[in-house]
Amino acid sequence: MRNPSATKGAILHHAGGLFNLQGYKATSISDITEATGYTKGAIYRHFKNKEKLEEQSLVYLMGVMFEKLRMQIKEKQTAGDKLKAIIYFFESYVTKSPIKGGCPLLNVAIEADDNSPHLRKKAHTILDVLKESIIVILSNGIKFGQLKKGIDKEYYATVIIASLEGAIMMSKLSRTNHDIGIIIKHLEATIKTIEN
Amino acid sequence: MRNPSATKGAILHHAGGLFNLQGYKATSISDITEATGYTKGAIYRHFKNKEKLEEQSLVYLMGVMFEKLRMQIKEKQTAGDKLKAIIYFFESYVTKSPIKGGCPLLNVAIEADDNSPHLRKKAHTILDVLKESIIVILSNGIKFGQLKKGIDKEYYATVIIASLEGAIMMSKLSRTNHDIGIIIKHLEATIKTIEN
DNA sequence: TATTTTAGATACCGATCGGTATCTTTGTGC
DNA sequence: GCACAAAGATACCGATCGGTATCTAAAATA
Repeated sequence: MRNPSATKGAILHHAGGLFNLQGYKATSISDITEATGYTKGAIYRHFKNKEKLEEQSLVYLMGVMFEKLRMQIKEKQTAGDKLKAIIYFFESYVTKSPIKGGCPLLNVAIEADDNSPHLRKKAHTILDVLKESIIVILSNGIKFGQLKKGIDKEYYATVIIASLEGAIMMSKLSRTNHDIGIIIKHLEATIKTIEN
Repeated sequence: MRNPSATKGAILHHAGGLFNLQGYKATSISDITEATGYTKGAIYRHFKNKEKLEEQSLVYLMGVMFEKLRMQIKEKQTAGDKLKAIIYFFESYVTKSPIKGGCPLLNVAIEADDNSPHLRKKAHTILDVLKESIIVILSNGIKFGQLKKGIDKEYYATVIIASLEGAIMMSKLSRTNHDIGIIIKHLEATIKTIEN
C-alpha cells in the first residue's frame, strides 16, 4: 500500500491548504504531519527542507486554481463572458471558498514580499501570468469585434485584478459578501463600457 | 533618565514597524528587544503578553497612519481634492513608504483573518473607520454641491479602498510603481465622473 | 535622608521549532 | 525466495520560542 508519488501529492495538498489558511511561516512541519498522518521522515524524504516544501506547495496551489479558472473561462464564448467568469471565480474565494484561507496569490504576496524572496519571486510570476491571461482575452475580444478597439488592455487587466484582490481582503475582514458584491457590480459595469 | 511612558512608546514604535514588515507571528520578542535595546523584562512589564503587544502595536500603527491621512485631507478644500489626497496617501505606501512593509491594514487583514481573532476584530473596525471617512467626504461634497447628487456613497468608498489595496499588493510583488500608477489614474478618472 | 515603590535586567523554564541520523518496513528485480 | 533499494517511522539534536521569577537600581514619597 505504498505509493511515493501519492504520498508527495497528499503532502502538497495538505501543506498547501495549511499554508494558505495559517500562513507559511506560521505553519509548522508538525502541523503537516498531523494533517497528513505521515511523519517527518516521510516529509523530508520528498522535500529537502521547509523552504522547498513552501515553494512547491505554492506552485501546487496555483496550479489547482489556474486549472479551475481555465475551465470556467473555456465554457464561455465571448470576451465579455470570459472576463465575467474570471470575476465570478474570484468572488468564489469569498462565497464558496474553493480553498480555505482565500486567494493564494494575495496571501503569499502579503506574507512573502519582504522576507521570503523565494516565494515572492514565484508569486510575482503568477501575477504576471494572471495579468497576461486577461490581456489575451481582451486582445481576442478586440480581434473578434466583441470589444472596442483602442482600449488600454493592461489598464483594464490591472483594474480587474486590483479591485478583486482588494475586495477579497475587505470581505475577509467583514466576513460578508458585501464588499466583493459591490466590486462585482463595479467590474460588470466596467466591462459593459468596453463591449461593442 | 528613566521614562516609563517613553519606553512603552519606543517599544510600540519598534514593534509596530517589525510587525508590519515581518508579520505578527513571524516577529519574536527577541526581535523587539534587539530593535529597542530593552530587555524582555521591560517589555513584559508594559505588556501582559505578546498578544496584547500585537494589539496595541496595531492600534499605534493605525493611529499614526490616520493622523497623517487626516492632515493630508485637511489641507484640501473640495471633496474631489480630499478624495485625491486619500489616493495619494495610499500611493505613498508604495513610493515613499511612510512605514516599512506597506499598508498596515492590508497586512493585518491577510495575516489575522483566520487565526488571530483579536487582530482581525481590530482590523475590521479600522476598515470601517476608513470607509466611513470616505463616505463623510462624499456626503459633504454632495451637500456643498461639489459632487453629484444621488451617487452611491458606499459604492465609491468600496471601489476606492479595494482597488488601492489590491494595487498595493500588486506593486509589492513587482516592486515598481507601475500597478499603483494605473489605479491612481483609474480612480482620478472615477472621481471626475462624480464631480459637478 | 530613609523607605517604599516601580522600571528594567538577568537568568531561567518547558514547549516547540526545523532538521537529521538511524532503524524498520515495504516493494521490486533477479 | 532472496537481496537490495527505496519509503517511511522513530528518536533525537541544538536553537529559539513565549513567558516568568527574581534581582537590582532608580525614582518617588515621606
